Amino acid sequence: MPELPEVETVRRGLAPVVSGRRVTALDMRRPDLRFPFPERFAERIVGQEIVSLERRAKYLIAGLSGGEDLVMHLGMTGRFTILQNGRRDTPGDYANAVGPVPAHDHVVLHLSDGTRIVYNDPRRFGFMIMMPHADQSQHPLFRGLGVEPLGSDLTAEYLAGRARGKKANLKAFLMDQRIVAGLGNIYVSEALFRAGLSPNRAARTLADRRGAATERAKRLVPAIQDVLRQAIEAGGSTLRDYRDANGASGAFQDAFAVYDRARHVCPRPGCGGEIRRVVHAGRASFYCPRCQK
DNA sequence: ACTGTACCCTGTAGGC
DNA sequence: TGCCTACAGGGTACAG
Repeated sequence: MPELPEVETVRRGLAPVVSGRRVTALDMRRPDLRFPFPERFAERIVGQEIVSLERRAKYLIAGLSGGEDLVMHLGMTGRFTILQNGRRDTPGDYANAVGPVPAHDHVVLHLSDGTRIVYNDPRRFGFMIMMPHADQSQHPLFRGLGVEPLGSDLTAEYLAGRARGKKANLKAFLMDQRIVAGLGNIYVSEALFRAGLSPNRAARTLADRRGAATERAKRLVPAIQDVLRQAIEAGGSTLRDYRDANGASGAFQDAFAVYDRARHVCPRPGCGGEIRRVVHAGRASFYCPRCQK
């Protein structure tokens, strides 16, 4: 669920609350999420100061004063919630241990100012791992990642170079985290609509015979960057589970042109086409066959 | 080297 | 009302 804009929104909500705070306790309500929790997880975190909270692709990275990083992924349904002053709107009160623990609250991070950060994840596709900060770029999780789409590394020439000779379709190409890191099912569909490119088109057509970027690649870069920037500005997209760290929904779902809009009329003025749903690699794709070639 | 499928897990929506 | 199926923001392990 959470793609780059959602993870970035969570990061921005959490960062001011956790930065400079010390972890005073860690509760684990089960032994694992998608992976087992790190060895001696609590001992490695408790007593450390959280010095930074960064994002790479869809990963959140908390830098700890002891030199290790806590790397977190939200999977499909992961959610961080900030609890201040022992108050909580759902049943269960962590401060007083009153009432049942809410379903799927798997991890609670207690901070030195009394704030607690709760990690909730019904499907448990998310995970938390620890790694030395110095090893980050060489860690298997990060080593093969593609460029950050909002950085200066995403260029038409880069896309053309990676797409050259690939007969896979554009949908799969852009979903591949080794190419562009942080895009997911929603924003690939939306970016392709903005670029006027069909998800069915072969990726190699982003490059010409010499490997130079085509007009298509040049349209794709701003389409990706604009949709991500606008989504971040809107606080991400809430379809079902997603909430930011303060419990607020995103608003960008109201701006979807095609995602989850099968059989609706294309929003481009004068088009009148009908949005289609197709499946690529087991994931739904949405596009307007008239606008996207 | 690619590509497509199955799977991890839970909740929900829709058809009957 | 209830049962059953399909599907959901992600990523990985396979088989072909």
